[in-house]
Amino acid sequence: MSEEKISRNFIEQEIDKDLAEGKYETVCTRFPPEPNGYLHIGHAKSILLNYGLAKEYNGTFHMRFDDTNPTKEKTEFVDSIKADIQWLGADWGDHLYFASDYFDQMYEGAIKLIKKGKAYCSDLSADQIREYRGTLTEPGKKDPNSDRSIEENLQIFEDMKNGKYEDGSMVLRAKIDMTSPNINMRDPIIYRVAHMHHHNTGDKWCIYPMYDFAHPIEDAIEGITHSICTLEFEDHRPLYDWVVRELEYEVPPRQIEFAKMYLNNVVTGKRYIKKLVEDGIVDGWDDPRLVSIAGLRRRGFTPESIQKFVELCGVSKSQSTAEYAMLEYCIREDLKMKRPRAFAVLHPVKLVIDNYPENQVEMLEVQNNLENESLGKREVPFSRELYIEAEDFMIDPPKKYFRLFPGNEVRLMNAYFVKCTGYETDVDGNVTEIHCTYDPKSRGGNSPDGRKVKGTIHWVEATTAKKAEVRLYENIVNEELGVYNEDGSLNLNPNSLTIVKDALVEPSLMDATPYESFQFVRNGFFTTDSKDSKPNEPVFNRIVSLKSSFKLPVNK
RNA sequence: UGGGCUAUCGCCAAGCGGUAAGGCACAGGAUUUUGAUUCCUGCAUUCGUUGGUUCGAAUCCAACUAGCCCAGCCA
Repeated sequence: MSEEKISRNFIEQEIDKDLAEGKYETVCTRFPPEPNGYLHIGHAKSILLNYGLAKEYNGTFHMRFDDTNPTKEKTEFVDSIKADIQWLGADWGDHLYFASDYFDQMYEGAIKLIKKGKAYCSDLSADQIREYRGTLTEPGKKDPNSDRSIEENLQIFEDMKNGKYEDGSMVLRAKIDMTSPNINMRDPIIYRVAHMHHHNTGDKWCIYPMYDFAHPIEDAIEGITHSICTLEFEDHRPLYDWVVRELEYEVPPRQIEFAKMYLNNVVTGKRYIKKLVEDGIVDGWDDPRLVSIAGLRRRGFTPESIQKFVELCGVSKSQSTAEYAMLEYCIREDLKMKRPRAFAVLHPVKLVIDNYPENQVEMLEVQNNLENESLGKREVPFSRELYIEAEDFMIDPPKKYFRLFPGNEVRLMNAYFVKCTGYETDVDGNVTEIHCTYDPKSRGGNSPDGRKVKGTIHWVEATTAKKAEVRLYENIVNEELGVYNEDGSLNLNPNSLTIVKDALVEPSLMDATPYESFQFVRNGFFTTDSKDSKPNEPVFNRIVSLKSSFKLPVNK
């Protein structure tokens, strides 16, 4: 898929070092989402990074659901996350895990800490805990519970487990340093009481471990070597290392952080996407205007295009915002030589070839220009009456307009040369019909006398064309407007979805495929918008590409 | 105001003491049966700022500046 890599990213450099120093013998990575929502483009980076690293080093990639907080998690999300990751091409093989499967071991770990005098039970209220924790600039105060005896702590913790405490009435805290400048080290809570049904363990537990305690254990149990996460966990690394050390794991996993990636011109971030969905602004998690994996899939992005995008963006520790144009480039790049083309006319205007025999329909061979020869050609009907794109005809054209205008000759792509002889308009002056004559000798699109023509336009045959709905998606918001206002309201781009209902497409396309509608990517590439779209979809031929590449002179 | 991290072209991003890779975007030009594609060409005398060390600094040191993250019994 990719060319040779010029340089190694900083994570690869770290791994190289670890391997060279003999710190690890193999590489094992993981993607550990909490099943509390759908995946988006940001997750794709993490998934592909972790998976790619494991593959590159001949190691192992684990899929693990970090389900340590039953209040937020749902099985529905487990299934969608698995589907999205598979679609992206990250293969976890047999390595599918749930953090909740390790609850017993985590419980044992907690007891070990208590026995080492490194953890204690506290009955401080949430408010008190916050108060005792201090602030960013002031150190915290010692928790009065921290001097409890080991025996007593053991007893209380067991009672916690056995349901003798109400939610919020007791927690287990690690005994580290209440005065640490790193707030995460100020005796972090590692177990809380929550009488709640868990999607995986049911009602077995009423105490659940916190992320900071659970995650290093999960990694260590699975033999993860490099636990790759995003930058906001950098401050948690000392705690991660503390847990691994105190629990005395033989091969301690190592946490490495990288910068999350943002995309301009779109709503990124799980909670914002969630809000759009919940507010009913979009028609679900898979709305093509979203950058959720499901949305991107519906918009026509391929796994390959997303892989390419992630690869192009690279990995670093500096906060970055990629341009949406880069994503578009990736999908164009992936589609252009792989997918069959089809003619489609967005804004149809009738073109009548006056000297073409009436009632005749011939089949023309059309080139797809693809790498794969077997997809290289298709047959398209042609007759006396066609539809062409409204913008491909001008009554009074500006200079350098190469398409159809009175007296001008153009090529109907893969068909014939036609010369415009006249046109009809309605009372408002709108063009309703264009007349032309064709050169029968130019069949296929070449004139035997060698004369050239500057413009080539696409078309569909009038009687066989199928009506299609074309959706032109804009991204939901643009950068200037901002994602949300300060009061929480949303600046919605009113043009975020334009539906063209009377678009016409060549018959083969609609016959062969179950699409509901089509959408413009850029530079003439259309993809499908269908909930059950398949990966091997045709792509439309140029339709609106001229808009973006031919700019009309200002004064004309 | 405490701690952690980051700073190289409009956007990503290499670079790790020897004199600024690459991609996206953009702008020219050539080819063209999609004004697409392809193909050339151009696009940072300069690396947040200011000093210092050095024959030599984006790379080392110091001080500043700016941005991001942290005070959930979320992850």
